[in-house]
Amino acid sequence: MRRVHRSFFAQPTLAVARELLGKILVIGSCSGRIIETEAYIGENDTACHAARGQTPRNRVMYSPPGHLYVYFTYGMHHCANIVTEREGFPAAVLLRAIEPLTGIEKMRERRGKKDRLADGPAKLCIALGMTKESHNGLDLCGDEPDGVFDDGFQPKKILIAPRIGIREGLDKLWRFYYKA
DNA sequence: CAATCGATGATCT
DNA sequence: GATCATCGATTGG
Repeated sequence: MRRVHRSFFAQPTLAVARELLGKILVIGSCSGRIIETEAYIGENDTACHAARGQTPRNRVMYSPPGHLYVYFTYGMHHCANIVTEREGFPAAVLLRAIEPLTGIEKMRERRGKKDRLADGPAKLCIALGMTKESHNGLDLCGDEPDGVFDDGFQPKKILIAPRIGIREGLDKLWRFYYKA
């Protein structure tokens, strides 16, 4: 199982979003296979947090590829992205769902007697214990044990669809997923 | 199953 | 003051 390096995340965001499917996300003592992602690409993408330029919240999107961008929304939820492309260009891949692999008991504790542990962007953050306070800006390509790993698994059939939960940019098919 | 709706507060204008 | 890259409970078929 080899670590995914920064050069992977430096690729075009759509390629990263698609090729992240099937890879293993490791956060602390937990891990899961990525089964759903979405791409958010630059200030011209009206659904992207960076659509109206840099702000304190979205500043990590402008940092080098391979960093975690974790934000808080709806007054109660966190969502996690991995920054892509080049430093200074705000783009990232939203992690929407994983299939839990290790640390499942820990995830169950955090999720509190729920069946579906990590099949949504906020549920995934709860299961893995990710918050903006603890994880925003974390480098997944440095010395941290946290990161993305490749064990050779390839999804059978990748599906492509509009992104979820947005009001603009619905014409773009920038959501990628497969059936576990 | 699917559709609807309230919760809840940081963030930006 | 409005918006929000969501979730879970509830309602109806």
